[in-house]
Amino acid sequence: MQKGETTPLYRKLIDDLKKLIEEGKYKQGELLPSENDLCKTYSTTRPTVRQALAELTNIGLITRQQGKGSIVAEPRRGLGILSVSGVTAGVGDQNLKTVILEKPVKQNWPQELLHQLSFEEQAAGCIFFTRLRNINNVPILLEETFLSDINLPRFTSRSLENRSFLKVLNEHYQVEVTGGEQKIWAVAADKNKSKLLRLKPGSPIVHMKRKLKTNVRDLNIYSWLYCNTENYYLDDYF
Amino acid sequence: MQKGETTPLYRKLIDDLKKLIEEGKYKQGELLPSENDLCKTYSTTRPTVRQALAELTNIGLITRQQGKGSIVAEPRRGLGILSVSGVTAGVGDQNLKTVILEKPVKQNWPQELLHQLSFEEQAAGCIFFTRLRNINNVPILLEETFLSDINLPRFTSRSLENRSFLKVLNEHYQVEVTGGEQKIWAVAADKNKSKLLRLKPGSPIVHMKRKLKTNVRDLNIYSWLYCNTENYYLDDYF
DNA sequence: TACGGATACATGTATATACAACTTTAATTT
DNA sequence: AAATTAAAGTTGTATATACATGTATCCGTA
Repeated sequence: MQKGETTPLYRKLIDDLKKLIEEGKYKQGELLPSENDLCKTYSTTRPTVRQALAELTNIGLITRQQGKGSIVAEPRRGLGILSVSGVTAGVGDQNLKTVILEKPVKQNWPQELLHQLSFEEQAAGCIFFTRLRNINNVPILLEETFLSDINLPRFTSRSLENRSFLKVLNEHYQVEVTGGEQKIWAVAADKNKSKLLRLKPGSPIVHMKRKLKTNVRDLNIYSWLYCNTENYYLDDYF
Repeated sequence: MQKGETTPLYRKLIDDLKKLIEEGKYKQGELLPSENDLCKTYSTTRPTVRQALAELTNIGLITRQQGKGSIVAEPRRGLGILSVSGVTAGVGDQNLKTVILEKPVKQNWPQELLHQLSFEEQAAGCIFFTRLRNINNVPILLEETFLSDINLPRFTSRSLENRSFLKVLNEHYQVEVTGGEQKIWAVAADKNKSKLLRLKPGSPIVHMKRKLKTNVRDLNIYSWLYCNTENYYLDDYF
């Protein structure tokens, strides 16, 4: 973890406050300690404290208001994480099940990615897997995922069942999504897709090709999605 | 324009540099003047200059490298700006035309926004307008936009024809999009939409409801989109 | 009781400065 | 000529301070 011997003070402040917010010590709508309080606690000065608070503002954890203070913002889902929501009611974890149709394997890159691969990505090869998300035992979202095999030891043997793939990447490999790009169509379901998603052939489904960029060089996540949106919709934060 | 009499110096620096980059004075990959140079030019000190450069880094206009300088980043489309691209070829500006179907007017908020409005948003009232984007004179994207009427003097009388709505907001009111949320469906085109988009009734179209958050308190942009994706797709960066 | 103003406290903007760490270039040595 | 070293220039981190501006509170006065 130690990259340059020491971590800057403002970095420590960020990490501490982040942790306290995520742990619920400071809840949504509440105020963080004032800049001057933090100065005393950390034996530092306002510019340093402000550098930390500015960063927390940037990542959306707090908002700031002159004369009032630093307000904990509403919790936000991770960048570019797609979720499926019900049109009428929310979708809880209990009735959501993810099934791996094809386990992660090394294979060649597909042709129709619609994105230009870097040399390093091509050289590293491609990990591929397919998942199907079910809500109340009804298949809703078919997802084909491709990513470059860079700095991901033993990835193909990890279990993605019942775990968020992006969470695994983050916890085991410190990978974070920093941005992305997606292309969206509406298409009529073909025979294969309509069977998998239990729809009448010709039903409108959402098709997406997305590229998620990460903090790791040349590690991008490409995925092709097909979603039955008759009773649910795709939900997307950025 | 003048909200509090004076604009801060660091703000002026941001605007100046932004303009120079967008005008091509500083091109992609090139270095901006060093912090010390900027200090001399603007008769100020490094913390102030750094505040401006930090902002430019945040909005992705530059990257910074210790020991080297501020590097102009590759041009990126604005956050949350939807563009429409051809499946086979790119869509240039020349064959893209935006038509205002309904000019901006004050009206009541609609019911089915799918987002909870803040008290201030409700109180301020709603500006509404409808646009239709055409590519090669074929209507592709129908867009209904709602936003709260907060600090936007004379907005309803501004022309949005042939101009990016978000660009107008940015240039005249210093509004920047900081994040957002979108819900996506595929639906079959009803009679009205199929007529507007020149499709056979029942054709699959993409329907989105999006919320764009801005740097201005309680100013959010809500829009409902309907897109013909037979020959084009929606392109989205985050 | 209700209003108005003083006050305390919060963040916003800005100056001035110092040293650390990294990059590039130039000078020196081998 | 090549490798090493030194120097200059750049951004990164941090301290110390001052005043401006927005918010909330309390208290005295009408």
